[in-house]
Amino acid sequence: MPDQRITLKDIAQRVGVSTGTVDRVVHKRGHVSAEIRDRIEHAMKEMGYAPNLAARSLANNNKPFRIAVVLPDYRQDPYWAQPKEGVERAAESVRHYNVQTEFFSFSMFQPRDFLESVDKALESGPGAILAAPLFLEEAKMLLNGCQQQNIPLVFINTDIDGADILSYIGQDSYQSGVLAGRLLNFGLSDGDHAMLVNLDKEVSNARHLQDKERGFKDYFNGIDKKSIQIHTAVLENFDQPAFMREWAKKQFEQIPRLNGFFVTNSRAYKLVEALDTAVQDRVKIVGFDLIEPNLKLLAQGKIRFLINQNAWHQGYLGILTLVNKMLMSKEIPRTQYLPLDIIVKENVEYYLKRTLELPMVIV
Amino acid sequence: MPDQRITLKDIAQRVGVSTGTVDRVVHKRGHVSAEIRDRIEHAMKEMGYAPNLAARSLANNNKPFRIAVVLPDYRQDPYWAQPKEGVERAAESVRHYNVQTEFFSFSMFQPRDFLESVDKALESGPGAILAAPLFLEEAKMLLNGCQQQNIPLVFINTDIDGADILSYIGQDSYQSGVLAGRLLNFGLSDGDHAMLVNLDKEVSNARHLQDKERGFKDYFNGIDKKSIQIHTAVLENFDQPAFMREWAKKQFEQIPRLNGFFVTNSRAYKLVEALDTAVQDRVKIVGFDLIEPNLKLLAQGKIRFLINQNAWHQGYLGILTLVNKMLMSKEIPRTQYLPLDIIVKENVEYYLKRTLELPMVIV
DNA sequence: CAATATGCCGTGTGCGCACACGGAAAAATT
DNA sequence: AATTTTTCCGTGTGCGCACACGGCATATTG
Repeated sequence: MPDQRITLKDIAQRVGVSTGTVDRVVHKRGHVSAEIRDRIEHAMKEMGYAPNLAARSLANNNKPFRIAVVLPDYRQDPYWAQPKEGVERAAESVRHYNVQTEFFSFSMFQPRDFLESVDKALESGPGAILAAPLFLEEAKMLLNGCQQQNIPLVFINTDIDGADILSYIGQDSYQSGVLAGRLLNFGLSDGDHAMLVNLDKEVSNARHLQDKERGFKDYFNGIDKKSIQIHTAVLENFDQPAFMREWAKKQFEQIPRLNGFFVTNSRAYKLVEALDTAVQDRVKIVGFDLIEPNLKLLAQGKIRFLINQNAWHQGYLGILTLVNKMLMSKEIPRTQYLPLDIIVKENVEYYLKRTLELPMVIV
Repeated sequence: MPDQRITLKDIAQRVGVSTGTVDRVVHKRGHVSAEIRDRIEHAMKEMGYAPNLAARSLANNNKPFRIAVVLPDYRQDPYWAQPKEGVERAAESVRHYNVQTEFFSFSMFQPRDFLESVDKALESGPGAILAAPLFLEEAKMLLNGCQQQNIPLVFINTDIDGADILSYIGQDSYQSGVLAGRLLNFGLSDGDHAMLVNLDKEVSNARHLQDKERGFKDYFNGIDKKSIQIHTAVLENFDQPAFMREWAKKQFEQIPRLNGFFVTNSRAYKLVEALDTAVQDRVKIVGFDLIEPNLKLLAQGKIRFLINQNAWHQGYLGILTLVNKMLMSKEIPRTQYLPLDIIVKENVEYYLKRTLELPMVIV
């Protein structure tokens, strides 16, 4: 690998113009004659010019790049602390590019609160917005606002079909359902029953759930060796322990061979809390996400598998994506799926550490 | 987050000296009186100074940073193509910092060839070395050479106890054995037999194998529900199909209930090739690494689990580690364990894609 | 034809840092 | 006491790029 590193000056000398002219071509600012423009573009290709991003950022960093981050309040649900931390870590990584982040949190069960945060975020005049559009209808306001002000927008966690955004970062919900099916199936025997449990309020964007459910059922339809019967439950009152215990009790009465649960979000621990100790050790539970209460139960064997939704990385990648686009002029894919990590007791440790000492390195 | 971005100048003004003096303190170049040094250090802490890495790299990049990469020849074993690609990707990422890489490959079964590559690498006068020290004795020559020339050294894949290197990047072999035990156990029934298969030449550093074997057996000793009997096989002639088939045939004759295999490296596909089609579908195989022949068998269900050793990331992180240390003056931990990814048919796709569009962005 | 407008291009400065150079003051030597 | 050495510190330049500014042509207008 020879020391290439072609600079603006090299191009300028080759073509016989000044660096300023080459710069105008690079940034498409016009005011360059067609002939010279062509010659410069040709020379850039031929010599393989690539801008020195360090120099570019240096020359640019008088003007800050402010990113508004619209996420649910993490005090309501530990899940949302993860993308927040990822955002903060990424922001620290790119601090020298004068990237600033401002959080606008909202109550995850109140669409109107989301709208308010969106308004505040838009009014703050940001250079870009990173958001988790939990509510479909309200998110359209966000989309419109960004389109009008020509602000790049990145979604994490939840995508909206056909939305004109820079990128969606998250997971393939359908496939995570399939995977959950596969994992649960390991522990079940022929004739067992399994239940998909949705612990969420109805206001939330139901798209996730539908996809996961479809994937989950498709998996069990696809296997022919065993016969597992699938049930579904939607519980909005997951925050009421008494109600939950009562509900659980009834399920086992009605379905004696109910041996497996798939909790479609990060609240698997709420389900465990609703079960008797003996039952906790017997039933097989597959859930999502490495949050504290889940981790404890995973270590105790009361949760068999956790699928890591990589919420931390969603936040991290979200910021990096915007930086790469706006400061580094990189092309960004419309959809960036994160891996579906399978977490068991034996490998959990390495996933937790990973977020501490992540790489870095620009571009 | 206010626009902090403390610069050398800020510190200098605060203390009442010039930027040159502050610079001397930052780089510990001496020639500064004790009193002023203290005041500067104090001011740096108080104001939270952090060097602007873009500017630093700009000011530095007249001198290239050359990294010698000593890895086995990937044409001998597809596994080694992965770290190579990771290295190349990372090198591309940090091209603007004038980082250059040079490969010195060696035959993975010939210690003398390794030594030759080490010599060539050292003679090339590199700024740092990244190596996979497959051979314990010969690696000591590398260690000595680096120590004498004061060249930072990073190991991937294989660690050497007590070696004075900058960092080891790889996996926890013991824990990967434990994990393999857990995964294999999913598919086995009480009374089944399982076999740990080592498909490698004896010259290789045996440390990996020992740790994996210990972890694997520890797992099965730790469970009390089932009784699974463990066997061990070491096969150096894994490249001779006839021999392998013969060997396999004999095993099933002697151990009728041999239903599970743990292949301790990336050559699980070699084992599958040695089995009859009917047997291929019946036995449970756990192996390592997302290389082409394994992936095909995973899709066909002939390999149940692959543990991803993250070979690609080992190369990638290796380069980044050296850049972070030498160009960014970052602290580097002595050991950097990568996650033990559990790969099944349903999530493999996302791990393959990940290497294409990895983040970026430095520090 | 003078005056003005417009298109096209070069020049200069600064971003934050590394480092070579040189100068002033203090210390050591003759 | 005059010199030499040593210690300590400030100054200046350049890394590659972005961009404001101004200058020189040519085109347009009255």
